[in-house]
Amino acid sequence: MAKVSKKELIIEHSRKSFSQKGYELTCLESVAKECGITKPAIYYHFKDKATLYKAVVCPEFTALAQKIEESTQTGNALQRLNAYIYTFGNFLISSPDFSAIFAREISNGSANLPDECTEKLSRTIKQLANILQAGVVESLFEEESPFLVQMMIVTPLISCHTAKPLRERIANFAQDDSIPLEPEFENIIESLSKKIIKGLQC
Amino acid sequence: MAKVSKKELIIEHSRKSFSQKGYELTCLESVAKECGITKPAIYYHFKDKATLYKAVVCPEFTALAQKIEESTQTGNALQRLNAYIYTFGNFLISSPDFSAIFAREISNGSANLPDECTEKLSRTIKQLANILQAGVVESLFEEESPFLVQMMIVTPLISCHTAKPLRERIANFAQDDSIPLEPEFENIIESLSKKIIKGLQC
DNA sequence: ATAATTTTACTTACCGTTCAGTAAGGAGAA
DNA sequence: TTCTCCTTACTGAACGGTAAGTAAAATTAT
Repeated sequence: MAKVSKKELIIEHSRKSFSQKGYELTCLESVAKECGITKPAIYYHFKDKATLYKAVVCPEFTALAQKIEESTQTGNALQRLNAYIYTFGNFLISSPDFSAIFAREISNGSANLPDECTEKLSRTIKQLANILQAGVVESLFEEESPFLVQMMIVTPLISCHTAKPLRERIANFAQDDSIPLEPEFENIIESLSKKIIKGLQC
Repeated sequence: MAKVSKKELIIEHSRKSFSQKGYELTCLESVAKECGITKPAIYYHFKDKATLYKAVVCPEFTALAQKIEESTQTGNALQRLNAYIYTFGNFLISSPDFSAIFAREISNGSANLPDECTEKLSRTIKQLANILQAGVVESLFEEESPFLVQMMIVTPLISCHTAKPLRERIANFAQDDSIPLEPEFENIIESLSKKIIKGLQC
């Protein structure tokens, strides 16, 4: 059978909507329609909109934190930082709705983000701080604020996804020659990782 | 007298609201109240909400594009890129509502952004592409997509402002020691500029 | 100079729609 | 018969936008 339960179906469709339209503009009646049910059916499974949102985002942040912690245990600081960046980048590839959701929360004052998710984020920041500290001890890195490094990693990668429509509109104003081509996301991860690591090195 | 006209007053208050709450959550009745007038008075001065938004954002993007073009004319590619980053950073300081507005547009598919603004953005991208190209010719920089470099500059700087509430929530989970301090924004511009330029150099 | 008219810059009162959330009931399984 | 999982039908509030009217200032006519 491998049948997806209605509850899972609601989560999947609402994740898509939260990602594309954001929390406020996500209309539960539309989500219900896409699931082939009616709105009160959603309220049978979830207390309210905020609870549904929580059910959507918490697993994502949990998975992210876990993958990052797993992949950045071994190696020297350089290898671990590289792993950190690649793991984050690959997570964005494997969870296509996550970029937009995270981006909105960042530009939002994290207004809708449950505490459980900020706790997961704090774990990844701690891990990054740990890596950077190790790098300083190993005389590989100059000292730098983990928050800034986190921003340098996270926001360009996320924006490469979310800003695609904006880039396309911008490209329309360029005449033929001056248009830079859309880079592949895998290449972006590689480029970004190289540049950040180079920028941090002593 | 130096009296601000009602129209200017509406623009100022709505800019604040668009920045803090975003386009959708900005309620024109609230804006009117803050201006000491009623909602239809806004409609006397502006056709609709979208037109008011346009009146708010266009001058900002215009000023940004102009400042960047002015400040990046002279010097070698290295100095010009440095000027690009500093000018952008300082613009964010001088226009405190701009970060949040821009961040929302990026994570939004630029859904509300008028064409006039994307045209201004395309000018800054062209300027950046020009600088990077000059750097390649001067054998200072490795070749890199202007879009990626733009993202590496713009999004961390913007997020340093918009993600402040999120950072504070994250910091609450850290126990004493592992909390990195909030860096000063001026220092962030300097750090980021150094790292990006270092990362790009041959 | 002044009376008549028009324009500016609003107000009060309202409409229509959207949307989160609820009350109550019903079909099928256990 | 009772519990699960829904449906139909609804409420209430928020909000974008409009219709109609008005007081004061500016403009024009006499």
